[in-house]
Amino acid sequence: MINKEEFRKKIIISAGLIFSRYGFKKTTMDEIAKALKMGKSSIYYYFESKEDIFEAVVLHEANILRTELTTAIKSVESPIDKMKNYIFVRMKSFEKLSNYYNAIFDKNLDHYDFIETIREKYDREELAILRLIIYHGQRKKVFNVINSEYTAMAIQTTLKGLEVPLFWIKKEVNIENRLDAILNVLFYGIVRK
Amino acid sequence: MINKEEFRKKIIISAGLIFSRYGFKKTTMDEIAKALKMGKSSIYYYFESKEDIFEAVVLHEANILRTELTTAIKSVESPIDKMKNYIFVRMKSFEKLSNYYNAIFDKNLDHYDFIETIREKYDREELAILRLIIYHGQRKKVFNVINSEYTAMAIQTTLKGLEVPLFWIKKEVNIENRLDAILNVLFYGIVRK
DNA sequence: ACTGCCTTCGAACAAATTGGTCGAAAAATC
DNA sequence: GATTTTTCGACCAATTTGTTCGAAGGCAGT
Repeated sequence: MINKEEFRKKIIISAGLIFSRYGFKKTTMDEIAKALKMGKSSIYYYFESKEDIFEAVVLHEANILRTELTTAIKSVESPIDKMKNYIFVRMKSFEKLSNYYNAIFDKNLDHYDFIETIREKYDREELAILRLIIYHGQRKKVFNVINSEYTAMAIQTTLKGLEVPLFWIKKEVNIENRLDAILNVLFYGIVRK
Repeated sequence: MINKEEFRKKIIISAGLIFSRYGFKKTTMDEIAKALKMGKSSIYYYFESKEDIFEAVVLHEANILRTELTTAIKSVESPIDKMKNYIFVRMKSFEKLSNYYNAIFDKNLDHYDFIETIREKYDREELAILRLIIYHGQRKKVFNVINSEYTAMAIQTTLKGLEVPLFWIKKEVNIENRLDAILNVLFYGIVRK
């Protein structure tokens, strides 16, 4: 009644909830299996390894985020609003992603090469989107940047820099205020006056 | 420059952060030690065991909660407001406590007897506070209950019942709305009309 | 320099946990 | 009822984990 591919997705979503809560290392195959009410070994019929599941989960999350970003960008016209929306959606996903990437950032935990690989792939995609927004802003003569490639990288670096401490600071500080602060800093050097 | 007792408190607070995030089982002595920049074995100079630390952490949290509850109750006069404040503060601590008690409620994880013991002690304390609020309400002729002991237990059961699913439902539902719903249900049988 | 005390540490270990395998049973499909 | 798809429990090797222990560092007083 439900094919293999659909069941894989079911696993991805279920495992995603656990990974997002505990990170890669602290999530066990047993937990993933029990959450799906299956035996541990049954999971291996659908995925080769724990890393395999994790990769699928992250790619799935990246897809969702990409869709959210795309619609958020398309929903407005002005380059400033596009950039604003982009950063906003991206920031909202920080917390979630931070949990996934837990294994990387938390110095207490081990370092996993394969996670870095996934991340690099994701970063390159993000860079492409940022570049497009900047191109658009240049054409509309709203942005004033010398090298759009480096500018995109600079923005990405800023966002990534926020990502890590964001994981640790108090959650009471609301996202709108943080967003304003970031936009102010970021736009001061970008927007043509 | 810093005595033993103070350092114990330092450990309690630091370990508390980790326990509250990962629960008892998923928290390792190594993590606690590294967070304090010490060797794992050094911790054993201050505490006998991991369970020992956990107990200290929970008791510390319970103390904080007790203080919060007491001031919240004292800050208002009417029994209804007292009960309202009590439930409000208690609910806000649910999430935190749920994480600690993770090991109990999460069916995927094992069952720890010693946590139950700590919990029972805490529950008895809570019951006493509830009883006092009810007495006060009766004296002021605001509450209309037959047996204050059993009523306190009934309220406690309601709160505890909420605790578990609260851990799982979406966090977007805001606490004020939930509070209203609970108060409506709870007060319907208690408040004299 | 010596003594005694408080504190930290690394090495070591037994027990438990973990990701993963395999063959057989069970369920579904033909 | 034969064949394919899916699930499962038993099992394993490797790693992790809580805990112990003796040595040693640091420090105060003598």
